Order: sequence, then C-alpha cells, then structure tokens
Amino acid sequence: MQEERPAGTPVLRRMNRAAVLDAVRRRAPEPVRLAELTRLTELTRPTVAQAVEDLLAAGWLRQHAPRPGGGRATVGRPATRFSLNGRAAPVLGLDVGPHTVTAGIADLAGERLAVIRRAVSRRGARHLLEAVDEATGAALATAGLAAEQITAVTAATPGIVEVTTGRVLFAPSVPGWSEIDLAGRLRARFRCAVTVENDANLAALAAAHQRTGAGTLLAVQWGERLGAGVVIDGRLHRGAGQAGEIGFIRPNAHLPDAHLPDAHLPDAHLPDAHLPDAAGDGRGPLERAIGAEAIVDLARRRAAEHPESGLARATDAAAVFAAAAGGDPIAAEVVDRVAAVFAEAVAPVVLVLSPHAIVIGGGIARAGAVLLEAIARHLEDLPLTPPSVELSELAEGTVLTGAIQMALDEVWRNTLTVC
Amino acid sequence: MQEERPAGTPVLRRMNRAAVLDAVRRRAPEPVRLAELTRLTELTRPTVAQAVEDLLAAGWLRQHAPRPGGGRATVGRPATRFSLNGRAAPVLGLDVGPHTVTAGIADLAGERLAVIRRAVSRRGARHLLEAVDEATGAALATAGLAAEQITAVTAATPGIVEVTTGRVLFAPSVPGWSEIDLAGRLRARFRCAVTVENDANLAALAAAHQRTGAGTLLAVQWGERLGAGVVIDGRLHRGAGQAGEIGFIRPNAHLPDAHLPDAHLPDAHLPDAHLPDAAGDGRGPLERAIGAEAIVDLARRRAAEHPESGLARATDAAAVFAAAAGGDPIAAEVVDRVAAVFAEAVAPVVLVLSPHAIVIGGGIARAGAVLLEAIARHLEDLPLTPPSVELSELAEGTVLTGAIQMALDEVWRNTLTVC
DNA sequence: GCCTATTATGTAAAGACTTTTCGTAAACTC
DNA sequence: GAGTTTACGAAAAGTCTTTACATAATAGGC
Repeated sequence: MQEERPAGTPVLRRMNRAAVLDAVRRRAPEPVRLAELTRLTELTRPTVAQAVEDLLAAGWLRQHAPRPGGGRATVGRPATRFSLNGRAAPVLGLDVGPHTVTAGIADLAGERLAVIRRAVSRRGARHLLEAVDEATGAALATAGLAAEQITAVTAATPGIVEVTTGRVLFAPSVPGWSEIDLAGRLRARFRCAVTVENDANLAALAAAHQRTGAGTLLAVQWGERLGAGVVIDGRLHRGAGQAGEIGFIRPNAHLPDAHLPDAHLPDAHLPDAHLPDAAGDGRGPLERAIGAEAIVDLARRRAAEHPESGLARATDAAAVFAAAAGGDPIAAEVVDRVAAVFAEAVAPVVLVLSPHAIVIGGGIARAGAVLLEAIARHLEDLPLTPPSVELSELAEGTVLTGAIQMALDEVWRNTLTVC
Repeated sequence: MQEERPAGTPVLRRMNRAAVLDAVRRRAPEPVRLAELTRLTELTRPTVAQAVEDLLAAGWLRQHAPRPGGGRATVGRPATRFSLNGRAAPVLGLDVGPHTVTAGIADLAGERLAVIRRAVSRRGARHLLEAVDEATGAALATAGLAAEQITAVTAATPGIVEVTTGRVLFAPSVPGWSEIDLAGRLRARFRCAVTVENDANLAALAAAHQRTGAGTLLAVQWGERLGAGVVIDGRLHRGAGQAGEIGFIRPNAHLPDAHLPDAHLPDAHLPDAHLPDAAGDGRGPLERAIGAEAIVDLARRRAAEHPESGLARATDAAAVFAAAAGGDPIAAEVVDRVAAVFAEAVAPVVLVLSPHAIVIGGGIARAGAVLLEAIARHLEDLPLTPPSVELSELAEGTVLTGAIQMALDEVWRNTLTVC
C-alpha cells in the first residue's frame, strides 16, 4: 500500500491530471471525448476540462479537430476528441544477444517508431558494445529523435543481472561481458531511467502483458539454454536478484514413466556442474539434459538404435518435434522423455508458486502442441488445479517487446505520479 | 499501481487523516507529539491538528495528558501526546488445528487482549467446530467485547483453502472438515471481513513480519507434515490458489552425497502418491520421506544397523537432532541425509524464486543449528547468492500470530482508505 | 428553410480544504 | 524573575473542485 505523500490542494490537481491521463491511456489508441473521460474518471466535467487543458499544454495529449459525424454520437454538436501524444515520451528497448542486437523505439502508446537489427560480426564484449551503439544510433535516426528525447531505456541481456546497479554479474555466452558496464554507458548517453534486465525475465514480461489477466505466470525461455521469468500481477518477480535460473535445476534421475536409460543425461549429477564459474560453457544441468542441443543428441542416439526411424536426419529440435507430431513412435518417445524431465524439474516450482499458466517461448516454442500436451500430462499428478501450459504467441521479438514494455511501465510509473 | 479514485477536496482531508493515522501506527506503541507528526507526514501543523481532532472524535486516537518532563523535550511547554486507541478496532485470530483450537483477540496496536486455547476432545469436524465456538466465546468474554465490536477475523486451518470463498477444499487431517463452511459460520456471527487461510501460509506471514525487511521469504512449516508459504514484500503469495504445497514435491531418488540406501524413501516414486484423494492419510512424497515421523523411522533403522549408537532410544525427531549435535556420527549422517533431501527438493524453488531467506518453523524448528547448517551447505552449490537459512524464532503461537497479523492488515487496508 | 431536440463547451459564483501568519500559553534555564 | 523554547489556537489568504447557468453546433422534422 504505497502511501502517497499528501500535501496541499495542488496534489489534488496532480492526481486528477494523472487520473485523466491514465484514462486516456486505457482507451488508447482510440481518441476519447471529454464526456467519456468524465465517466471514466468519475470526476466532474470542469475538472476534467482543466486537467485536459494542462495536459495539452504539457504536450501529453493531442487535440483532434471536431469532425461532423466523426464521433460515435449521431446527433448534437460534435465533440473535440483527445488522444495520447506518443511523441511526448518515446522509449528505447534493447535486446542484446550474443549474435544479434536489436534496438526498438516506441512511443507512449506502444507503437513502434523504429526497429533496427544488427548482426554481431565477431564474438566478444567489445564488438557487442559497438553493435549496441550502432543499432541505437540507427534507431534514433530512423525515428527522427535525439537521445535527449528518450524518456526511458531498458536493455535485455543474457546472464545474471544485478538490477539495482545494472551490472551483469555472470554471462557465460559472451566472453568479457560481465566486465562491461552497459548500464553506465547507457546512462551517460541518455539522461533518463536506464534498466538492465535478464532477457528471459523480459520475455516473461512480454508474455504476461500479452496474456492479460494471468495473475501468476511462469514464462520459460527454452532454446539452447533454459531460463524463466516469474510475473506476479503484471510485475516481474526478482527476489534476491537472480530469480528464474531454471537451467540449473538438477533433473531427477529416476523417472518412473521414462523408458529410456538415464545414462542419456550427461553429467547431470556431478555436483560441480552447479557452479557457474566452473569450467565449460556455464550451462546448468537441466540445460544439458533437455536444451535444444541435448534434444537433438538424444534423438540421434535413439535413432541409431532404431534405424527404421527417420529421426537420424533430424538436425534441429524442431525436426524432432515435427517427427513426433507426424506419428514417429521413437520421436514421440523422445518428446515424452523431454517433457517428463521438464515437468519433473519444474514440479516443485509449480507446487510452491501455483502459477495460473506456464508459457513456453524461445526456439523450442515452434514445437507445437506435441510438447505442451506431454508436459501438461506429466504435471497432472500434482495435487492442484494444474496450470495451463501454453506456447508463447510472440515470435522473434519477444525479448524486445518485453524491454519496451518495461521501459513504458517505468515511464508511466513516473509520469502518473509527477505528470 | 492502484490508482485512488480522485475527487473533490474532501478526499484530501481523508488522505491526510489516513497519513496521520499511519504515522501514529508506525510510531506505536510510543505516544506521539503533534509536532512529531507534522515532521513524519510532511504536512503543516494546522492540517495535522485538524486530522487529529477528527481521529479523536472518531475514536481512533487517545489523548494523553501533558505531563511536565514526560516528553522527550527537556525544555518548553510539554506537548499533549496521542496514541492509537487499540480498542477502536479489535480483531480475532483463530488457529484451528486437528487437536487444538486457539482463539486470540488483539487490539489495533497488536497487543493481545485475550488468548484462549482449547483441546479438541474427539477427532472430527463437528467437535472441532464446537471447540472453535467455545474458544471464540471465551476469548470475547475475557477481552470484554461483543462479537459486533470485532472488525476483522482470520482463521487458520490445515488443508487447501479457496481463499476467495473461504471453503476448505481438501483437509486430510480432519475427517469431514471440507464439508463444513467455516467461513460462512464466522460471517454469520461477525459482521465484518472474514478470511480463512491455510495455516502454513499464516505462519509464513508471521515469520515475514517478524523478520522485517525480507523481500522474498520462503517459510517452511515442518513437522509431521510439510507446508510452505511464500511472502513477497510483506504480502502472501497465493497464485492460482494452492501455493506452497511443498509436501507433494517428489524427492530426488539419486543423491550423490547421500551415503544411505534410498530404499529408506518409502513409496516416494509411486505416481499415485501424488493424488490428494488417493487412499491413505493424504501425505505427499516429501512428507513421507522427511516428515518428523519419517526422520524417527530412518534413525531407528540406522540405529539397528549400528547398535553402538544411542539412537535407538530416540522417540522423536528432536532427540535425533540432539544426538547429532552431541556428536553421534550415525545421527549426523541421518541429519545430513534429511538436509540433503530437503535441499534437493526445494532447490528448484530457490532457483526460480531466489528468496532472501528460508525460515523453518514447526515441530522440527527445535532442531537447532545442526539442521540449518546442513541445509545451507547443500544449497551452496546453486549458482546464486544463497538464501540465509534460519529457524523461526516464533514458538508455539506462530500460526495464531499470523492470523492476527492478517486480520490487522485487513483492518489497516480498509481503514487507511476509508477512515 | 426554419425550428427543436440533443450534445458539447465555456463561465462565474460558491464551497471546502490547506497554508500562512500572528498572537498566546506553559514550562525550563540562567 | 527574565529570557528562551516549545506548543497551541484563530483568522486571513490562496487553490481547487463543484454547482449552476448560458452558449455553440449539429441532425432531423415540419
């Protein structure tokens, strides 16, 4: 219950401004009439008029000329309509991946003004940083904006992020990345709030915004690596800092319904596999067991034992899932095994968190219904209303969408209290 | 960001009243001077004076006579001091256990006006309900209050609770309990907000309130049964309804550092053990593996193999932990095994939630540091700042404290918006 | 083509708070 | 006992919302 610091009558005016702006935002992108605002805000018309006047002067709203017959009303004097002036507060979202950097600029209403994608030529922190600068500059140029006009920045990066400072503590996929102060660089360039956040977390946020009404959401990012984000009532859960590190769950070696020898889980129970700073690629046990690569591996081995199956030709995880959907029994067995391991691994989380839904995104998300059904089936044993297991409907730009979303949230949080 | 519905100037007055009352509450139980309130609320003195006058008239505050030399100031005219009038809104907390019912009445400041404990003579829902009525009546009589004066009621019950309706969906420890509409009965007797909540959840809430500043907390209630509550930023996490069912986690059969044969985990991997409505006592796999009873069992078996150990005489879990603390190697092995199973079971939760602390309460809480150290040691492998593992400092009345706490929270939430 | 119903907008007076300012009261120290 | 410090109370001023009334613009009917 965050108590607003109350004061004199001016705060009243501020509150009413905020209420009106919020009402316009909820109605966006539809332009809204004055009378409608009085109904939405439960304020009187003169008050709303006053607030609208202030907001127009401050540049938050745009005024539409009253066109006869333009509004909803078919009779009477046509109303002037107002809508958000998106350009009042454009935001920047960044998706910094090991191989690609995407910069997106959106306006207040969420409309994309520019999306620029840059491949990273060579691996390494320095080249990545260059790509970030380049993509950012290009996006600003495309949108026709200067850096000073940006009102919030959110950058998505792989690895473990200390959100309060913006430092990347641990990023195995980009050598040297944790030595770079990305947040500091961005703060120097943009004079506004800068947030650096884990990419899986931002994907989770995007999924939660898209799937409206999901109180508690576990959003899994499943590709070569495995990450997860927890969204509770529209807000990202961070915990002590590194929430969502699902890839380091140690899979259960004994599965009653698994028909495959568990030797296929490489190194899953070596204790030192848990240490992030251990040698190797920094992947966790669950990633090694059912990451995209491991799935292909598993399929290949099974195919070698059963030459009649067409699985041997599978070069990526999608092919394995396609084969399973096509009726290949060996592929189906592999999918079931993968689903079982996943379900068993997240079962404790599901039991404690009781999420309304589990949304699966990332490279694996192209798997389709086969995987979902298998996972849901394996979760059915748990003594609770099972969460609905879904695929993320967001394609490529999930992480960028989440970054932009968080930046917009930041702007609104600030705006609605300050105006 | 819960937007207050803004309106005319009267809301300003209401907000200021709320701010003043909140300031007094934060200062409780110390009586507070008017000047101090102006500093705390950042309002002007006349405004605070007005609000205080209103609150006095409404009965929320009590006025203390100005005693010379009584205040903190050593010079100047002595100030009249104000404090919460607890009797303005007493609340009722209930801890309904299978064998005992405790009713507690507390005032606004959290001071206990009455705590009545009643043993339940015979097992069964009907007798339990009688005990509830009896304890409640006795508590009201002791506090000298009528039912109409109670402003919020929270009841703790074992089992799975649908909080929105207050129905108990599943309660294996009390036959017939899920057919009883406890919330309905309480609502008929008390004309105020009535909440029914799982007991482990309320214990978690109590732990969180006691351990101030814990952003994310996993509070485990560990006795014959195992339950857990998740508290995030002081609020109980409920998820889709049955969050915290830690007892139904399926323990990992393979533990690299376990030196005991895993045959000691009875039925842990029978799939139908997961179903709550399955035959038996409704206990989950983890409860059967490391519940208080299972710990004693395990110790007895190991003692039989090693007659030189004094463990054979252990009749309860506390004795096992005491022996381990005393240096008995067999007992230490058992404790380590239990800790390993627990750590392995909650590891996924810790990874996803990244709690600041894990607080262990319940019967096992008397175990002491031996268990904590072992659990912390087993959690160290995880790639994150490990949560601090602690024992709950609250003794017997944890659940009752949580129930009262939640009732008080309810009162404050209502009060601070309505006054 | 004019009139009426309907909806939207603008303006002025009234009411409700908070804030500012000033004066008064009560206790402690030197 | 004078001076200082702190607390309390009341009146005037300023800001904002509300209420009430007057005006403007359009569609449809006669």
